[in-house]
Amino acid sequence: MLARTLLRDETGRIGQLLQSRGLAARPLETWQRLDAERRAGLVEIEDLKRKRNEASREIGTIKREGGDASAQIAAVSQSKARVEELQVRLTEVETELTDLEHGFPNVPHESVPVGPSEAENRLERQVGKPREFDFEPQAHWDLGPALGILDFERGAKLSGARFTAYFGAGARLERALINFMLDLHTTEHGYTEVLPPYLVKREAMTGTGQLPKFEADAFRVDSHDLFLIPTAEVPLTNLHSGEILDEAQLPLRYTAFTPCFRAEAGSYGQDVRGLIRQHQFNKVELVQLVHPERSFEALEELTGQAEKVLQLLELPYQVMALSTGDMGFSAAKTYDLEVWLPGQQRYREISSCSNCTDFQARRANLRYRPTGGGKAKLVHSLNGSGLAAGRTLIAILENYQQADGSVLIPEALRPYTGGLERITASG
RNA sequence: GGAGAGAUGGCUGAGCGGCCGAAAGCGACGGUCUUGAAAACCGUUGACCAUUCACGUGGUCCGUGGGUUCGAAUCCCACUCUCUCCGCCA
Repeated sequence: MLARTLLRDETGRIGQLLQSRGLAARPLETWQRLDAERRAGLVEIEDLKRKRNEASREIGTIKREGGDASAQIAAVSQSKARVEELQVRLTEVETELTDLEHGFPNVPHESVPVGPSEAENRLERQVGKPREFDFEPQAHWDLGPALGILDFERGAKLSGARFTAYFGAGARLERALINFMLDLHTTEHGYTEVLPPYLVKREAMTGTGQLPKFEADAFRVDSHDLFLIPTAEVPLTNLHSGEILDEAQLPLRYTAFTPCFRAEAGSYGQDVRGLIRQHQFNKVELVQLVHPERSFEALEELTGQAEKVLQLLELPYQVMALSTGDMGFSAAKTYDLEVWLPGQQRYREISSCSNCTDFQARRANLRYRPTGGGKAKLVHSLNGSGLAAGRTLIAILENYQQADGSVLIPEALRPYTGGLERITASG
C-alpha cells in the first residue's frame, strides 16, 4: 500500500510511475475523488460529533445536579439520524478507498529500467562461464528419471500434474542443499533461522501483498480460511506485524526453509516438463526488516548473499534488474538471479531479491521507534530466495552431469551428502 | 470436541454508564545531585485520522464486529484469541 499523502500530493508523478507497471489511470482518478469526499465528510461528521459530545456532557452535569435534561436529550436525539446517515456513506467511501489502494502496486525506484515486459530487464553481471560439454548435455527431466531420483509419474499419481516425488540420492541432495544454504546464511550472513507456520491467515497474506489481488494464485484451506504459504516471505515478514520495534533492533534478518505452495493459475502449458514449475517446492528464504534509509544498500547485500550460494556451488549465473513491467506487485526494485541450465541452453530464474520499501510495512503495520523517541516510523522490508532448492537441484544435475549419465556432487555440498560424491543410476 | 476463566497503554494492573485516553507500579526518556555512575528527588512518556502557515483544535480507538443509550472500557449479542480442567492425539 502507498502512503495517502504521497497519492494526494504527487498524483501526477505517482500516476505515471504506476502506469509503467501496468496500472490504468482510471483507478487513480476514482481514488482522488473518493479521498476528497472522505475528507469533506469527515470534517462534517466530526463537527456534528463534537456538538453531540458537548451536549452529552452538559446532560451529565444537569443530571448530577438533579435537574431536568429532557429538552437537551430531545435535541441530541434529533441530530442522531444525520450522523448515522453520514457515517454509513463515510464507511462506504473508506472501504472503496482501501479496496483501490490494495490494488495499487509499489512505486518503482528510479534505478529500475522502464518497460512493459521482461524484454526490458537489464543485465547487471554474469558470473562464471558455462561449461563446455564434449557430449550433448541432457535436461534434468531426462537425467532425473534415468538416475531414479526424480519420479514425475508417481508424483502425478498422488497429487496431479506439477507434483514430483524424489527418491534416494535425489531426496538426499535436496535436503543437503537446504542445510547447506541455512548454515551459510546463519553462520556467515547473520540471519536468524526461523521455522514458521506453513498455513497463515488471510491477514498475513494481505500484509505481504498476495491478497486480495492474487488470491487465485494461492492454495486455500477451505475449512479454516487459511492459506498455504506461497513463500516463507509471508510468515517471516509478518512476524512483527502490529509491533513497534526499537531502532536499535534493526536490521532484523530472518531465514527459513519452507515448502512453498502455488496454484500457478494461468500458467497452463508453461514449463510443464520437469521440476521448474511445481505446485509444491522447497525454498530457503531471506527476509530483512531494515531502517528506511538503508534498504537499497540492504538489497545489494541480500542479493550478494543469495549469489554466494551459487558461487560456492560453482554454478554460472547472471543477475538481472527487472523492468517496471516484470517486477512483482510489492517490490520497488528486484534483482533476479538466473542460473545457467545446459540442458535447456538458457539462464533460468533461481532467485528473486526485492526491496519492498515501506509497501508491505504499511500493510502489515511494521514500525520502529527512533532512538531517542519520536513518532513510530515504518521499516522497509526485503526478501529474496536464497535459493529455491528444487531449481538448484536441477542446476546441479544439468551442470554436473557426466558423459556416462552420472552426476558429480559439488565439493561444497559433500559435507552434507554423507560422503556421497557422485549420483549414479545404480544408486 | 466438552466445561470454566479471561482479553485495558512498552510491561504489570485498577477502573461506580457521564468528571476516563483511562489510577497505580515498573520500564524508557529528560533534569537536579555526583569527578563519573548508582541511589534519591522532580518532570515527560499511546496510536491513528482530520484541520491549521503555525501554536493548537477536533474526532476515533480499552481483543474484533454489531446492539442498547442523550452518553459505553463499563450493559447486551456474536466472533476471535489466551489460560485451566477433561477428551483425543504426533
